[in-house]
Amino acid sequence: MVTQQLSGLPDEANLRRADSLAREIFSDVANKWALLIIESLGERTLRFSELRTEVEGISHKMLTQNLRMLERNGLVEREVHPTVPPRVDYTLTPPGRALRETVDVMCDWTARHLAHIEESRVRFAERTAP
Amino acid sequence: MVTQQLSGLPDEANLRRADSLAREIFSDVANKWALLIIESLGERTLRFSELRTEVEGISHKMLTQNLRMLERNGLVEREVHPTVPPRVDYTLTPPGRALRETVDVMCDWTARHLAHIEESRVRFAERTAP
DNA sequence: CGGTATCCGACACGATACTG
DNA sequence: CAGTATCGTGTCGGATACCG
Repeated sequence: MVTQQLSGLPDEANLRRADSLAREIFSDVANKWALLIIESLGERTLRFSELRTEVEGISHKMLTQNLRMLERNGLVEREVHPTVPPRVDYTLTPPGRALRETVDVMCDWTARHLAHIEESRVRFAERTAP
Repeated sequence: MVTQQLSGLPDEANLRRADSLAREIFSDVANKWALLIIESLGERTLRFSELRTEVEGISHKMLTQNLRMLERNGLVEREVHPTVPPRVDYTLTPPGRALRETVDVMCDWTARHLAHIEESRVRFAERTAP
């Protein structure tokens, strides 16, 4: 992964640190649930329970876990309303929205190549288990 | 996930099928190793062993597993040279290269927001465990 | 060299139950 | 309603060994 050094002299230790950080972030972000959450949120503000139904198939636990991770990385903002019953809103931050655009591109890619991929799978199956 | 129906009347069963397929593909593709492999391949043709060292940290097993998956979905082409010792070349197909461009965008995103994220993490840590 | 198979530990994930 | 904790299991993923 290419991480440009922007500040001062590109000290080698700094480069290595930035790279391992990049890898870490990439691992956080490049996972199914995180991307689906980001995509579901979009420009909207959703509560926990809304996200729960929006991102279908996700469990209570995975949702909280991923939301924490996204909050930690500054991609979503978590707003707690001290009401009863409690209400917690989630919104993408600017960096989160920027990431979302790349996820959108990935979704477009999926839609555009759906047919080709399905076909490839059939040919692969024929090729391997005739 | 939005999957447009392109052929004929958008029969509801077809829509559901396309959507579940899209989810499946998305799950295949939205994972750390797959994306790192695609990114490493780029425009080049690499042998198995070259990929092994290029995608650092990946195990023999994960590499074969993911390469099979990518081949099955028609994203990489696998070319076996019947020599001894054997030699197997991997190259991105056109759809694979298209996907790679979106991965590039994601890498750019990572590089661009590195500092902001690192900072977010510190603030998160202070906020939660003071 | 590249691929497959086997074993085994780690942990991802779901289900459940309990708090504020 | 949102979050945390606990427990059980299935899957992931590494290490190793063996074939073509």
